[in-house]
Amino acid sequence: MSKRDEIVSNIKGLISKSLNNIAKNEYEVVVEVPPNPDMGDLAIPLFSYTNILKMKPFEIANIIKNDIEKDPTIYESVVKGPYLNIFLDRNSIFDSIVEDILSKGDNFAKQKTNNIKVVLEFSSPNTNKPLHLGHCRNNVLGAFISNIYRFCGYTLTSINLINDRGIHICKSMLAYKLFGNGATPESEHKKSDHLVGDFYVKYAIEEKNNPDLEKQAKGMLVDWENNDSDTIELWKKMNGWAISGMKETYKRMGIEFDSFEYESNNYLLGKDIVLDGLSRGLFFREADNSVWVDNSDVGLDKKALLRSDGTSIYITQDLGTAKKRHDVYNASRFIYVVGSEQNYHFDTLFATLKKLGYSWADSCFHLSYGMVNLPEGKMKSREGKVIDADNLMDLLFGLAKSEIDERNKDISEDEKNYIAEKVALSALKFYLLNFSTSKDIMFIPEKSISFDGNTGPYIQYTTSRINSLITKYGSNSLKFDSSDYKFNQDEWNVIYQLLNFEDVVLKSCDNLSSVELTTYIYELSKRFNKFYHDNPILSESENIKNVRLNISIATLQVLKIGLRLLGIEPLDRM
RNA sequence: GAGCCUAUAGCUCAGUUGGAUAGAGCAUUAGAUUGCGGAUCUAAAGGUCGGAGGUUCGAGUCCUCUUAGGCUCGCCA
Repeated sequence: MSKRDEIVSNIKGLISKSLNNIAKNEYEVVVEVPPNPDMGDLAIPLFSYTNILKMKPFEIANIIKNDIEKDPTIYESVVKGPYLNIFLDRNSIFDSIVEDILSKGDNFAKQKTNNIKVVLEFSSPNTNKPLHLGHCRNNVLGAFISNIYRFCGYTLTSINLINDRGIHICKSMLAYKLFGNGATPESEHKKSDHLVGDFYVKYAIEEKNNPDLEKQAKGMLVDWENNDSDTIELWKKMNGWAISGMKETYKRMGIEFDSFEYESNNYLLGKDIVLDGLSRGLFFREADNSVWVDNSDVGLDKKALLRSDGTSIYITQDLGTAKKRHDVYNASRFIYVVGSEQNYHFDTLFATLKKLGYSWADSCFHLSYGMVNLPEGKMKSREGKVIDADNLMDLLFGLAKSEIDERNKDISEDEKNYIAEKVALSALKFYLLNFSTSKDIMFIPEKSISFDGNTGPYIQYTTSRINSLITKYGSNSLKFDSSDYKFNQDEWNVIYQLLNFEDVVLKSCDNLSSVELTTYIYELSKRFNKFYHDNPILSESENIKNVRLNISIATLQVLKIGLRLLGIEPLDRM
């Protein structure tokens, strides 16, 4: 239970006890936060008791007020209209929360291991083109889920399922075969996955003039499945290029996986399951020999599970992969981070698993995220109308670098580059995580990424600033006496926000939602910067200085934990 | 045509189980620095929460209808 939870549930207890003094009943006590910090730290709305107690809200408030004010955690309470607003005792909270943060360090707000196993699949790119902005959203989201689940005590395994097989892969292979002239990344001085992507675009262009190419691509897939040695060799070569290029991108982004799986190893899975379902009468066979499931009983539609020639399709593989994944990991939760355009597919997949009688079907969850749109419309990789992940990082790096060049004359070129890279990545990651996951987002290249305001670099700036403060003025064993310290509103706003951190972490984890954490971190930084700006730390007494330094140290610690959960590396200097 | 999703300030977005005067950032305007980092801080201006009904003490939030946009509906992945 978090510190804040303890305080809130104590207050709930006090209030329901007080209400029971008026009339015995079961009361549900709601605790909220007032719209304005000046109004108090907690607010109790009293509308819902009026009918039971036959009293007006402010009359109830006055009775409760007298009962609860004796409690040591409460400094005072104020009746305001139909609300009872509570001011907490700042000194005792400061003592306990700061002590908690400083003693636990990086483990502050970390939850105990709960022995629940989770499998998380994310990224899962196709090997026919480089990673683009849409993958970036997927990657940072996946990394965030991975971080926060582990921080909250789960045992998590992350998987990248590489889609290295299929007609779309054959398309770039075919274009290379026809027009490649033996080009290599070395000969073209190109990142290897970009070279592969060029041929995917080339295919799309050529296909417009030559519809026969599609037949050839299909033929190539058949050759691939028949283990045709030339085709397999070409596939291995181009796949190798695609994957090694992507791994560079992952490395630069700081995205890691516990395991890579390859669809080329999985594509035969699932057939047995479908045939088993057929024999149990759960599926049906059409006259042309194809096998279908009818999910209309759960509001979905009919869906083919095996082609008439007996080969498997996308959903067949996914059924098999899901079953295998369950058998291997025996986890209690399976999360798939996949774009919202596949909502229907996952509904069908999970419904079919359930129809097959797999009890674990209910533990599968599609974490659906919205598409990334550009001002010109949807990204289309076939037309080359994409924002490429590598280019985007280069662009951001350049912007950050020129900022740093202007500000810092006296640091080495190496350090400038290091900082520019971290600033660029923090901008990108924070930006992408600062949206509601399920919503589509609009990415305007010139305007979207900025370093001012509600951004990653703003948070980085705050951590750098605090770091510089405490390295100059001390961080260890700062003695202070807070017993009769009068915390002002600026100081308290920071302390109170620190108190909320653990709850935000738990909520972000439960809701698989990054925006709650980004909002929190930004708010904490903002409160700190205001406090820092208006409250000189050095010019006051030793005691004041030490109290304020401790607020600063605790803030830095919480910001660092929060940034790391978002997959952003905190900076000591920028 | 059917299913799902979205609509909040000029732009990009937050808004908890329904609660107080609907909030940020950017852009705009006006300010702040003898201290500890100005990638900072303060303030102004900016809204019929797509529209219409309904539920109730109370609706951006829930229900119905409606308008606009997006995604999906393949024996592609």
